[in-house]
Amino acid sequence: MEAAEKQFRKRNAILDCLRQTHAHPSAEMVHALLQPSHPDISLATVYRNLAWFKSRGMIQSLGTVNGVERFDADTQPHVHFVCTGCHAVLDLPQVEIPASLGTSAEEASGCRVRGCQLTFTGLCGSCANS
Amino acid sequence: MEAAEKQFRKRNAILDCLRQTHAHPSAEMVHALLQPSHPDISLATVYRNLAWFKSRGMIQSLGTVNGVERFDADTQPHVHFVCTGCHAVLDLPQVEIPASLGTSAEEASGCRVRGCQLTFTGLCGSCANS
DNA sequence: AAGAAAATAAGAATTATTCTCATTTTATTT
DNA sequence: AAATAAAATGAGAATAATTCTTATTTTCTT
Repeated sequence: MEAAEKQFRKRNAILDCLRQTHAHPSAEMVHALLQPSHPDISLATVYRNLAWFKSRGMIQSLGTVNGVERFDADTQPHVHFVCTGCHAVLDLPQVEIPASLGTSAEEASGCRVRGCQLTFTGLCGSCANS
Repeated sequence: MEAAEKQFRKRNAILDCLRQTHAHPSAEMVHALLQPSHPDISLATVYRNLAWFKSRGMIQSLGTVNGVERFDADTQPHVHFVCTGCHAVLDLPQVEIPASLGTSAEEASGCRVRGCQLTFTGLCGSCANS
């Protein structure tokens, strides 16, 4: 195996895993998702690398849902829906965040706005029916 | 002292405290704020009652900032700014959330939308200058 | 006033996350 | 390619926010 292929094998597996799911997983969920293909990646390494990617702006944190931090490989501002029943997190790509809100926020606060999160909460389809 | 005045003295003190601050405090911050006037309120009681108020929709949680849950007595949807430097949370009453976003979210998700949070992040004035 | 129900204090228990350090892997230099 | 330096990892200990347990106190109902 070439050197280039070996570089950061585990780190890349973690980022790839996050990029390939739409579940907005927690560290534990990433670890579980990787288990079949990479059973040798420890939970500490998942935590460490998620923090590493986050500090470099390569992924974003959605904050905690039910006390657990959730991550998203999509760093573009976009809208989420969090189900308060099953704690699923969905993207709502159909909902657009008006650009005016950001500038409005900056003017209103006198602060330097770097990021924005718009999250709706409620019950998802299956939780509403049970 | 009349019975009416004694009812839920501690519980009410906790809600009043949250209503009288704009700091969007954590449980520990509420406990500290209450210390001078109510040194006999334990931290467990603060946690318990914040959860009690929250479960009844009397207050809302803003989620966690720097790993600590923050609370707000204002349950109306409104916009927040979170400073990533000092972890202060500010209201941005000047920024309006378009009502269309909520309906748009409900249509897009097929879910029952119950709440909405719009949060901007960045550096507050004093953190930007240091 | 007596009994039932609810709230509380204190600290133990829980749990997500971070940290430590010895080891392994990867990169750099010779 | 060998030697050395730097970075990453595993395993489990440590941390810290939050929740839980239980005995006690306070409040409510009768």
